[in-house]
Amino acid sequence: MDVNDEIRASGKRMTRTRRAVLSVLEQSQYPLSPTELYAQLKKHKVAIDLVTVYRNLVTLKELGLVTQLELHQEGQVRYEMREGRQHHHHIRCKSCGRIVDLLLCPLKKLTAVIEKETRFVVGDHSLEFSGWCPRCQ
Amino acid sequence: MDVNDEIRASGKRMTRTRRAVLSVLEQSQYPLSPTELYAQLKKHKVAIDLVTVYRNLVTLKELGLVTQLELHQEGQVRYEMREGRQHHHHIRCKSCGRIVDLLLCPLKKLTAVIEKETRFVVGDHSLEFSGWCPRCQ
DNA sequence: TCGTTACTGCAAGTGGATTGCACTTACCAT
DNA sequence: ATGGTAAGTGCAATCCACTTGCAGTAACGA
Ligand SMILES: [Mn+2]
Ligand SMILES: [Mn+2]
Ligand SMILES: [Zn+2]
Ligand SMILES: [Zn+2]
Repeated sequence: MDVNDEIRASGKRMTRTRRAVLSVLEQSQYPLSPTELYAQLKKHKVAIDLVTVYRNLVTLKELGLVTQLELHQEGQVRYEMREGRQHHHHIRCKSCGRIVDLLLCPLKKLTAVIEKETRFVVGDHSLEFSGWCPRCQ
Repeated sequence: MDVNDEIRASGKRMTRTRRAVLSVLEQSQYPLSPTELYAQLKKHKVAIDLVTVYRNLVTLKELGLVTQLELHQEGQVRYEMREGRQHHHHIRCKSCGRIVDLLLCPLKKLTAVIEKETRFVVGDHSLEFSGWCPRCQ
């Protein structure tokens, strides 16, 4: 079941703008903020409103097709396609803002410890590193 | 050197409002958002502007007297006193919003691995768990 | 006590994100 | 293929956390 089918199967529709949003996300090498995505769409001459970008991102997130990252140092949110890639985290350069995947999650084992210690039922976690990338050192 | 001295030593002044902000933070069992802190101050009949709360928090953070948490799921920031307590992380209840300390950091060992893999120089990290607390399960 | 300058309050401004509503369009049933 | 319905869109307004400008206030060292 590809992205198109996923959308249709949920009762959503595949529209001109939704296709364009997905296309930009699929081609991006790094997670995009709504504003960046909007700028990309303008560059590709796609007539779309920023609100529509936001609403599509919400929908795609609800469908589990994109992941929302909260790189809160930035005061904005970013999205990346979920397809294929597994759960992972990111590191962000404090100087140039570059964001790189960390293909690991060291926290799976920790959940049991936390649940025992706090009596919470652990759901999600967010983890983000920041530092200086090779170019900016 | 206590909090008062730290402030004075840096050329800052110990004002009525700053004392009040510190007092509320010191008595809180959990990290406070600027708005919550402001509400607490009102309850204690402290005449203060929300802007002054914000500015004091910035100052106290710069002095290293408070730690700013970025529990980004909330869309707001929280502060807690730093005094004594060491680096740690938090878990937040998705239902009632309660925030609890996790007295551990599993990431120190990981820094070397990440630096080797990404060639970044790692600075900070932020880590936050969410789930359901005992009462909300 | 006085003068410097950190600090405060009030008002306005920013920027990311959300909401209301009328209009449009995808797409399923006929 | 067509038409009806409900999802989706654009535009404007709004929200909300947070910041900035500035004139007036007050901390505190000389
Ligand atoms: Mn990624
Ligand atoms: Mn804490
Ligand atoms: Zn993880
Ligand atoms: Zn840590």
